[in-house]
Amino acid sequence: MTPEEKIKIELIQRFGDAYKAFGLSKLMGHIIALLLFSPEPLSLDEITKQLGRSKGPISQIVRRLRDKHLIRKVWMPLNNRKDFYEIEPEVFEHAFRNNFELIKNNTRIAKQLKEKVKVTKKDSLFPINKRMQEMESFYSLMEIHYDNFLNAWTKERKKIYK
Amino acid sequence: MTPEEKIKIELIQRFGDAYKAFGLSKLMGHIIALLLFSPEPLSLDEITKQLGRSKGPISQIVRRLRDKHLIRKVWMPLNNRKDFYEIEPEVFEHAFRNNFELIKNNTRIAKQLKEKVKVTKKDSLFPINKRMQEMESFYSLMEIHYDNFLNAWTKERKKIYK
DNA sequence: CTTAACGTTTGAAAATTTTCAAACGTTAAA
DNA sequence: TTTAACGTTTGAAAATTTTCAAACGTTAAG
Repeated sequence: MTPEEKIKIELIQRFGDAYKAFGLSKLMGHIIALLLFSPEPLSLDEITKQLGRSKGPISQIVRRLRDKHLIRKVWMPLNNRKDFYEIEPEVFEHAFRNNFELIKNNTRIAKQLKEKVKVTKKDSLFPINKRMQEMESFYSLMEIHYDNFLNAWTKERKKIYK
Repeated sequence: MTPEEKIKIELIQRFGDAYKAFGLSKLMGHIIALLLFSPEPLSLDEITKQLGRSKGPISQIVRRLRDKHLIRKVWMPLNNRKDFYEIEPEVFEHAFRNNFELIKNNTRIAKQLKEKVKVTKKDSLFPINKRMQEMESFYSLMEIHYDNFLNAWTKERKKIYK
């Protein structure tokens, strides 16, 4: 096995595990890793072959990755028939934004539950009201810092790819 | 159904879905929601009864929640035989810290892969090296902002629970 | 117009995860 | 010392998710 292949295999494995740890499909991580590694766009067939899976799952996961803006279709004038894919230039940022949506949902839960507690006007619900208050504060503050990070990253990225 | 019960049911459902969205067990979310709602600590039996599950899974998930520092055991002098549990006072922070660990792992992956690419000294691996560089910058910067958030939250929390 | 190369969809099979009931060991109460 | 109330472990069943092969519709090439 060449050093290149060794690196590729390891990248695929690590990304598979990382994606699983985040509650996503292992195969998602594998495809992302493969496309990150590959300097040129890959066709569905190529992905299928390199990962040793059949077309079904690859087709489905690729669509989900596209929905999440982690990969994108590339126009290949030479091979017109096939769909080619590459990593979205800002993969990491998009992955982060996907996670951000989950955080925002937590804020939403807290706000909604707090409101529902409020309209019941039951003193017995005071403890949970307090908790939802805390939860809302927590995730709202988190949203601010997430935004800060995205802004800081935009600047940092410009420096890297100046 | 009383308004209290309605709120409780909704809280349990929403937390179940949210936990699942984060790639965790739905039952975890249910237990967290139940304990968030309950003003007093609950015994394993009580949790079992209220969630309509058998003892097995509850016992296992409760241990995992304890490992993650999301709930804790309470000493109940009255009922010595049973184990009682309550929400960890800083649940949200601990949940965040658990997620933080995953982020740190991403930084680690980038650093390690970058190093492995470096020692091969292959020019063909330049593109992936560049990517791993970007990945490391991204997650390192993210760690800084995560720390910022935790510091800010500590202050904010003091204001709330002054 | 016909053929063949595609990607997608689909129903069943395989793998994984969740759940349960029962068995078990431990410990407080009797 | 015996009994019974616990929480944990375990093997099997149930549910869910992943995977595959085949069928399908679409479209470019011949």
